[in-house]
Amino acid sequence: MSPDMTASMEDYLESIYILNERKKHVRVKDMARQMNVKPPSVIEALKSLEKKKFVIHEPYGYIELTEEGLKMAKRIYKRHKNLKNFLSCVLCLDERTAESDACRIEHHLSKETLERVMGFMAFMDENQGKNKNAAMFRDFNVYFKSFGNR
Amino acid sequence: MSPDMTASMEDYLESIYILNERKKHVRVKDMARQMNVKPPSVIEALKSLEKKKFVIHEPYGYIELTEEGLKMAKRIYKRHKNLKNFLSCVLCLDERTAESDACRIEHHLSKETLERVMGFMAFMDENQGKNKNAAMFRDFNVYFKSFGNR
DNA sequence: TAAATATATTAGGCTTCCCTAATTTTGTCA
DNA sequence: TGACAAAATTAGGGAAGCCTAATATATTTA
Repeated sequence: MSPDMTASMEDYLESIYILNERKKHVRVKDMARQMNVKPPSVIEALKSLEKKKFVIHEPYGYIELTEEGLKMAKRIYKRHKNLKNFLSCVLCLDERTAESDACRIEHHLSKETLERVMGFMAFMDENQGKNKNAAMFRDFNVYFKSFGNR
Repeated sequence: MSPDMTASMEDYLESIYILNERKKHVRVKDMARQMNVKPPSVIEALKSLEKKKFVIHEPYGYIELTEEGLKMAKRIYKRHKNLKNFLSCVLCLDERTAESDACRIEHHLSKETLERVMGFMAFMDENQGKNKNAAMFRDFNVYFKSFGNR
């Protein structure tokens, strides 16, 4: 994504974005809970994100995304969503598994592959209404179910 | 996989296995080249793998897998291969991209998802001969190509 | 408003995984 | 076989990410 954004920093950034959707203000405590880390780890991450100009955070205050940070976070979030949908759609995974797996691999896919995933989802959308490919997915589903889905 | 196998250690183990297929003897130098790291990193990894009883390596000697190590390496390798095939098959990725992406995400997928990937590949194998689903994949391919494949 | 509680921050430490530079061992060949 | 080259190893260090314990600030409440 950005040259010097690590997987971990992407996660922290995404977490701010997601929390912002739900609550008016984002706090260290919230991020810590969501990311499953302790507050000092959040502080450390925030410092790094501030240095990169993605986040504004005055000591003891709320956490905000800069314009750049928001743009980046949206891209990361979209990527995440697409990946999750792809997994749950193609592999018939339940929501929870698709979610957590998407979370772990989203940072590690090439631009190329991500484009294909997006393309695949677009393809699915375009063709779902027309009921094309329905037979194939029915077959997949039956097959998956047969060896222990859910 | 194994509780205390990191992604990195899995890669080192896999690399020994792959090199063993090609050459009679595996050396530090070979691993370093293949893994794109410097020799001291290999040495360090080998020590860790020895402690886990996956590798036997007497100083300045060749590198060998234990029985356990071989079992583990085979599992890792199979997982890798399946993932690679899945990516290249479903997303119509070229070999190189499928290979390197598989490499990066193989450590991060849940048991559940890996089972599905394996299942998907089995499904494909079973149905390829019967020429089921052919229309769907043709469609995918056309679609992918249309927005800039290769 | 003062004490108690909650939250945030700092300090310092640990592990993993990589590195460079220096040293040791092994292998080669004149 | 002795010198040189190649390979392996050790020593030591750095970045990333996490942690706990201690401290500072903010918020709540009696």
